Amino acid sequence: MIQLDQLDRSDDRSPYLQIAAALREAIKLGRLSAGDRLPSESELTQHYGVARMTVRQAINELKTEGLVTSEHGRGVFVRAAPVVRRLASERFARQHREHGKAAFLVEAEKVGYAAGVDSIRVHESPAPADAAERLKVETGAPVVVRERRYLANGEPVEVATSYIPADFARGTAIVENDTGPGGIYARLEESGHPLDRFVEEVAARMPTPAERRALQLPPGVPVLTVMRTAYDTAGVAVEVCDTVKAAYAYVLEYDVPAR
Amino acid sequence: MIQLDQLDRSDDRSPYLQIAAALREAIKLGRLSAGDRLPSESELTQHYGVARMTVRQAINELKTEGLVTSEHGRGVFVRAAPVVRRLASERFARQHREHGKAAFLVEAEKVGYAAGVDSIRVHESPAPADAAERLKVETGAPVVVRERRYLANGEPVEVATSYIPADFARGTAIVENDTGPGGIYARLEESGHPLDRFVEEVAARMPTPAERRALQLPPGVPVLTVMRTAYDTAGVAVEVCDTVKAAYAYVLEYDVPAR
DNA sequence: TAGTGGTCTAGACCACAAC
DNA sequence: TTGTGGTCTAGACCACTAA
Repeated sequence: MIQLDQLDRSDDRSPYLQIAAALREAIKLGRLSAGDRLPSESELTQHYGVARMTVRQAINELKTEGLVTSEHGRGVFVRAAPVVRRLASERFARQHREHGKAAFLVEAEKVGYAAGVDSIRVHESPAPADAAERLKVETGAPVVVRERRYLANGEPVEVATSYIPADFARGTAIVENDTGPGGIYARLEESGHPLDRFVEEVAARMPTPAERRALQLPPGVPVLTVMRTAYDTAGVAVEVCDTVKAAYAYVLEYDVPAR
Repeated sequence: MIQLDQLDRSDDRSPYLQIAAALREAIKLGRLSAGDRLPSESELTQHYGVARMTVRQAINELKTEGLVTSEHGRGVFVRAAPVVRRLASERFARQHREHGKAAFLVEAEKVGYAAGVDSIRVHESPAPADAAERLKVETGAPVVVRERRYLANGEPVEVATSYIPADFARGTAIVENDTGPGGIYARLEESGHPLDRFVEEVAARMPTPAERRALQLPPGVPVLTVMRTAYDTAGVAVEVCDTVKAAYAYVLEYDVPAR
């Protein structure tokens, strides 16, 4: 077992915080590195002379910070430093669409990981309020809904739901499982909606239990949400895409003119 | 006490998850609304016929999701739905600088809250690696470091640290506590560095304990980080600003041209 | 002072993983 | 089978809040 100081009775922090700090320190100093197993709960209870619940509380702190992740029956492990993915603003450049590449694949190619998509569901249904507001249609107006999950190196990293007004989608490959080269945006441009700009609204929060499952997130790991609205050159909102990303896997990059 | 179902022995979820789900449901349905106190631990213990630790585990779930917040000696409360603040890309428009407004005040004015700044610390020191990389200077090169904390309606919502190469800052108000009208960017523009563009790198993670204190974050609440690099019209990086924002208080909005 | 949540103990049984 | 973490019990003492 790695070297850990004893509890300091004169320290005004409670034992569980001291234990958490000691383990955090060991990780930061590299005495425990990514993928390493922490000392087991019973080892820690013996070492510190405390009850098991006290040790568990300390470990829970580290889980909440996203530093470690526990695996039932195996142990508690230092979380791997994630390979972050930068999404430059150019990921939506028309040039890529013309070359038949969807945005997610453009990113994957640049950063060098195996990209995948699964759980594609396409259906027509009434627009939910948040999408309707951005599309400037009535809540409940018919929209084509496309749901899918993106994988990087086989791991789920993002779930996305697109809403396209039914008028713009009917009769195009947008209602098919496979939207063809260049994806939704290429089909919209072909059918009389050349794209002009996107507005992205970025926020972060803790995942819902359903999102935690879909993204296979350990507890205590936040998600980045991006609500993107696509406008054509006539200024009409033609698509809203609601994405939920595993925060550890993303850095979003934006260019802002100083004007 | 509000109406809550009993535990369902046939449910395959463990008791603490069932209790958490019941409380989450009560919040979602509005039987408990923002600011309301949850039933106390002892009430829940009696109602469900479980040990106190089981109830505490359920409440801990909700804290991790950011749904509730506990106050020692008072109770556990439904967290207020945050007043989100949208930061449009135009917040860095030169026009505002010319009118003497700093970016944070421009936002505040638009959304209508009382803005404030405190804990301003200004000093010159060696550039840390991440800032140096973006400023294209050697790690350890002299930079002026400005640290401050932003408040909205008296609550801390953001901590920011700016790094400006010492050559650009010396002899200007950038090294003063009060940078004057229009802030750092106005001073840079006056001293021969008209600004051209910013690059923002956005990510989310759990806060460090120090950040949790500075932003007065309850446990389980993530932060949004924005690393902004400012370039002048010559393409020179003139400032890097590292900000950590309480995630619940922000929605960042970006304009992305389709090109 | 009474009631609240924060921390802790010393056990127990269970499910899961690895040997 | 052994060791791991997951869940739970039935207590205890403490610090904080409000009446």
